[in-house]
Amino acid sequence: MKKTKLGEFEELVLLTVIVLQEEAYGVEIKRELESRLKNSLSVGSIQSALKRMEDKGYLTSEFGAATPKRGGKRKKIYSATQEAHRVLEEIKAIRAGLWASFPNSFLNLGPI
Amino acid sequence: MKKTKLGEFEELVLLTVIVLQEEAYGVEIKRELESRLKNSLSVGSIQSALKRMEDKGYLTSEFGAATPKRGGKRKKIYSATQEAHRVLEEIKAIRAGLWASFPNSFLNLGPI
DNA sequence: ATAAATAATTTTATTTTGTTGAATAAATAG
DNA sequence: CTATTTATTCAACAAAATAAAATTATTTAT
Repeated sequence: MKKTKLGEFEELVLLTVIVLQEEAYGVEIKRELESRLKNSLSVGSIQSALKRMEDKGYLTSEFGAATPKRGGKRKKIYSATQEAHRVLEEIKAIRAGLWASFPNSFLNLGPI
Repeated sequence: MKKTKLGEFEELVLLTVIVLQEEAYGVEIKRELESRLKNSLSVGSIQSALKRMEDKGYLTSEFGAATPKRGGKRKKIYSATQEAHRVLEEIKAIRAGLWASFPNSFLNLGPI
């Protein structure tokens, strides 16, 4: 479990894992994030982010039910660790602080 | 002006440039961001982020006053372009959407 | 039982970002 | 003119992001 900080893309993948709960597996994460970003992502980019975050201790994984209803390889379901939640809050607070310090000339309405 | 997306660190540097306004130059950006992140950064990391964002059209720069009060090389003052503001708002909205979609089990108070 | 279709993950290679540390430059003070 | 201060630039390397292709596993149809 080596430790480095979270990258930009990793952060988005991590947030998506939390949002998707029991449905948080590679292909579905890709779909969800593509729809939010409104542009397409490669499978590999998601998978490598997931793998790295598992190495860093931000995610754990287990294989889904052995006999799903419709064809295909079994899903690898991810979930975020406590540490992941902690670093997400941390970076959120730092960004919020920066936005809150914007000069008045840039009006700054609503949540980040 | 080649175009790629903003990295995580680049985004923080960009936000800091906006916050610092007329004082947005390498060394000062470093100080400000170090204080917000509560850890130290190298000069080069800031400079390379600035240079890359200038190439991407998110920043413009000009040299500061030719005769500063106290010794040293002239400052290179950066400012964010309209496009920079646009992408910042965009990624902010995407993250806000993700946080807003968190399952109820994770209470989610205050702005991001 | 085999082949085709489907659903996923894994692998490999390349480009872009991030990080570090040392070198260089310009201005002022003495 | 030399030392000091304040800054930027450069070069080399590590990590993350992206893309495309390969592989694996399961279901459905014949």
